[in-house]
Amino acid sequence: MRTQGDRSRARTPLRAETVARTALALVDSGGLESLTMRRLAASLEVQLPTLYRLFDNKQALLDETAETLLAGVLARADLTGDTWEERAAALARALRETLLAQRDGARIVGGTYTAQQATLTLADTMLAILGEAELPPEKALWAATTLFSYVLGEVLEQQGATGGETELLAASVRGGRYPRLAATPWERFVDFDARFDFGIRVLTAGLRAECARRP
Amino acid sequence: MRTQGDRSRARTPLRAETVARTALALVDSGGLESLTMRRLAASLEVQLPTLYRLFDNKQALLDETAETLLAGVLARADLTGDTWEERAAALARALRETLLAQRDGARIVGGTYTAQQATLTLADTMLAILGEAELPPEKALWAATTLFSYVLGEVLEQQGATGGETELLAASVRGGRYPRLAATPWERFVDFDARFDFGIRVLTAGLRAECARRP
DNA sequence: TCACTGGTGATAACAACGTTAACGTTTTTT
DNA sequence: AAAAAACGTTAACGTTGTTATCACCAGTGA
Repeated sequence: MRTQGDRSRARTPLRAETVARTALALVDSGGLESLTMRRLAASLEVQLPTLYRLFDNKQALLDETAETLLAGVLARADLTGDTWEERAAALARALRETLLAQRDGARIVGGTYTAQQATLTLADTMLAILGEAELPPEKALWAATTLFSYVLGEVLEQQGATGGETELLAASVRGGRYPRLAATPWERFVDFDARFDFGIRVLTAGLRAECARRP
Repeated sequence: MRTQGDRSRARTPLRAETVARTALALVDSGGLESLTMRRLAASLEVQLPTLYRLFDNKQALLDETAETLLAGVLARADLTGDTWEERAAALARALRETLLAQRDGARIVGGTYTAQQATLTLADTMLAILGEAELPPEKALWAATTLFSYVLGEVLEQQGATGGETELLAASVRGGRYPRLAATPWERFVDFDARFDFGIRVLTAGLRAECARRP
């Protein structure tokens, strides 16, 4: 007869970050809706209630998961640009790439409102960069959230646009109404990289103009 | 003994839009997680499977709900401004106000990827406005999605920031690390209206600069 | 007049989900 | 050595999205 301890003794204690990483892998393979506490426990070879010792509920688990994801942004960013415009753009780009590299990445971080290390470090870094522009502190803060909001919204839309739906959209556009939509070249609409470059260029140009408002 | 027909005969057929509006009311009172098919059916005084005759699944219901929500944007927008900058800003503001007026509004439309009437009409209208700037068509399209992505991201963050969590964030910021975050006046951070005005001003200024790039 | 057909709604059930209570076992602390 | 804390397990509860099956009604063609 085998007691319970035989299995638990052999395993090193489960850490929250391990759980978060496994959760990310699970989302990567099956999408966010496939992330259930049961599957996560099975993937960790652990019983279900063990997860509830580490996290109060699923939302807390998702918060930690978002945090783990965002922790990779700074490592990805090359902040050696000469001007603050280049460096702000580089950080925004790193955030985008991090979100894109993880399936449903934007939904994961968009659905949580974390005040944890990685999030705050990211904001602080952007503030440091924007501080070099001569914006007053409150405007620098607004500029940072503007950039982040834009990146999140853009990636959210890109990751939501799975193949089948864009075809349906293309068909609707060709359908007669929406003349201006139909007049624009379709393949450019789904060129998300070019779109993002455009958006970042617009935002940095706008910020530069804002700097000049009150010198 | 009462038969089933006694009730069904007395009621006018259930329409999809009625369901969507009731869903919005339900979300308004209890948040998005409180929107369940059972509660929705009960709120409509209808049995559960009736909903599945109108919608293939819950996602389809959410798509229709998002569509219904977005249908109100154009009615809210005052597009009589003189310049294209004013009118684009007015449309962006109307979108924001519509999303803010509905609890979890940003999550509703952000979680769906609809190619339906209201969404496309909105995009087409923005394109018509931006067409007055002398942007080439592909840039006008990118500009429209940039504006919409920004608005969505911003409202998403605002609606995600419920009271208790901002206090937790404020405590973290005061905690020592994150010097630049701590240096900015806190009450301005949560002044979402001013933040949004700033963001729209930056975006329109950037778009104006983009117009000048190749005259 | 009648059987038929398509749309509408009801009853009941299924599998899967998040969450919790209660209980052992190991490890650390006193 | 005793007490307490930390960790993991078994079992279950109430809800959720979804479906199969059946009952009723209105309109159609013979």
